[in-house]
Amino acid sequence: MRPRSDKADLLRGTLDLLVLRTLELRPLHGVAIAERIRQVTQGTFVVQPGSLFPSLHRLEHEAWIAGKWTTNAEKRRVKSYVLTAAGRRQLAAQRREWDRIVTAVAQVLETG
Amino acid sequence: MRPRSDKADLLRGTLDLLVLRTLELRPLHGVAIAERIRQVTQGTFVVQPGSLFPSLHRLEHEAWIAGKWTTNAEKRRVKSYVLTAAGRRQLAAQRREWDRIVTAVAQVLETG
DNA sequence: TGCCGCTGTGTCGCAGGAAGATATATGATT
DNA sequence: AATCATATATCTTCCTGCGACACAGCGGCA
Repeated sequence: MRPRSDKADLLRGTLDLLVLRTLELRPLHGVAIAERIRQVTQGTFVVQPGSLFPSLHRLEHEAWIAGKWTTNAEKRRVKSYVLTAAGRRQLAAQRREWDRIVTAVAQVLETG
Repeated sequence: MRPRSDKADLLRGTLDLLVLRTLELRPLHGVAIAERIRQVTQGTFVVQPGSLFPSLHRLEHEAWIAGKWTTNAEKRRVKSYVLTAAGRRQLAAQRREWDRIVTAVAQVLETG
């Protein structure tokens, strides 16, 4: 039993979409991506390390993002990711898919 | 590679919501529930037997729905399900949760 | 110099659920 | 009876998010 909290588990399959979209705005390193998602969703989505890094590796393996070791402002070693051209196309596809799903669920929820 | 089709895989966790909502309108047996979801979503969601029956058993085990063996118009033996009072509360909760998720994803997708 | 502590990355095992394949029962049809 | 269609059920596989943990690198500080 997980301690009570208002945080929702991510839906299976939405994380990659969120990561791609976050990187569309600007390159970021792993932890910063999770941090931005947490902030933008006002804490609704908290991406755990055990979800974040496998997702990044998946996306990099598909060549939708590209990672490069750099150093951040505090001179710490970080792996910075950028969205690739293929990633941009994938993001567009996943956006469309998400819209389709939301529409379909709404049809079930609202059709009286 | 799946043959090209306009059907979307269900997101993990949304099926129970769809089933509860479908039974809110009126009692139905298993296959009829899947059929209605397919129709209402215009084929976007096609609930497979391997998803449908485990979901029904889950929901019945939680006492959110109640099943009863009956016969349909063609005198075939079918298991008809009705939404319970607890199921109604659960449906309301899952609706709220779905709204939270849709809102959060929208925040990520639209925050520039 | 050596010990912390913090941050960022990585990995392992587990849990849960959707899907496909398959099985079984039963009534209808021929 | 043999076949076909419908409805339910189950089994296995696959995927993916999560918690726990490990570990590396760097700064601070006694």
